[in-house]
Amino acid sequence: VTVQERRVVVLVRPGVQALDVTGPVEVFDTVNRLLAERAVRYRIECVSADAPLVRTSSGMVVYAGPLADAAGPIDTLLVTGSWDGAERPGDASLADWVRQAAGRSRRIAAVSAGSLLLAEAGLLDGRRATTHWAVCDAMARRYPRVSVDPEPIFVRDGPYLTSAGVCAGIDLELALVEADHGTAFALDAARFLVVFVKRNGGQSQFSAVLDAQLADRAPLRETQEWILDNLERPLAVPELARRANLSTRHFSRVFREEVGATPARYVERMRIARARGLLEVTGLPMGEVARRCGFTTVETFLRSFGRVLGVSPGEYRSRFQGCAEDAGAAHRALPERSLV
DNA sequence: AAAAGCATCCGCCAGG
DNA sequence: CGCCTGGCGGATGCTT
Repeated sequence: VTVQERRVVVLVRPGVQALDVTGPVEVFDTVNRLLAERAVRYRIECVSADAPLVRTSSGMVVYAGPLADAAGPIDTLLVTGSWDGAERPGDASLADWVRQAAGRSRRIAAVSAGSLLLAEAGLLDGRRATTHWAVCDAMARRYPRVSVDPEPIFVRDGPYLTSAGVCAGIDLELALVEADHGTAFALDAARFLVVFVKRNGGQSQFSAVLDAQLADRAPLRETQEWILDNLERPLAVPELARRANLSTRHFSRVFREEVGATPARYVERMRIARARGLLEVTGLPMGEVARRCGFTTVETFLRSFGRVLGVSPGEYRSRFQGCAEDAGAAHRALPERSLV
């Protein structure tokens, strides 16, 4: 049997979060092991302008080859994010290298702040993309030709895939695996990885947002908590404003400033968060899940879920359910009042 | 599946 | 004056 190798080149930059590198690499490595009997393997190569040793944000060191090692055709080019690079304009010569390497890659993926380097290279002009929520605004401002969408956990536009954060990066790799080997296999790999994913903060994208989203002003925070306690109710914006004793206009304005999301968006996110929890730890029918989270119909639930997370509820459930030994992580992701 | 209907959001202006 | 607040109307995007 001839084994076909798919070459995955991972660009590592100093200051990267180690998980941005190890997460995706582990996904491909896991797939290799699960695919032992199959005809396709991933060959993973880490390269860096700072080879051979690259210091990550935590101080852990990654061993990488020089950029020159990545010559020749590439199957998947994976650009990891550096927080240092996210703060100032990208390195021009590195952007040049990325543009050139992208030219001989079948597809190009970026994890969290790695999107900014793709944007710097001009590869995302006129395309949709996402990045880590903390640098979304900066990215949109600096690269106005890129349509930055902070909502989905990952975005695919042509050969370019960008993801929102570490965990979302893993989801993104799974999407690549799905494209290569089919949905059923991707789900197998996901199930295999689930414990790993969750132990490393599988829901961190969400809880980080939650943490960041607690308002300073007491009346607003109370409204937020009330929302969490009453997710199954309609929760229209004017009603929320009335509860906070503010005019609708003023409520929306202050809420957006304090919380970082518009009221309706916030409610939607909280509903999805609860739905995720229910999908992970219960076998409730979709209609019931929808109802308990305040969605009037299953269709609204389905659309909203897909819009925010990029997967259907059913698919999400099959990925994450049955990981009972880590039910605690799922529970932690629930926006229960005790959390706040 | 498309179109009408609805909620939300935001720029704008006005009053305190 | 600068700041906070409230209401209006249109654009957008989602629901039915």
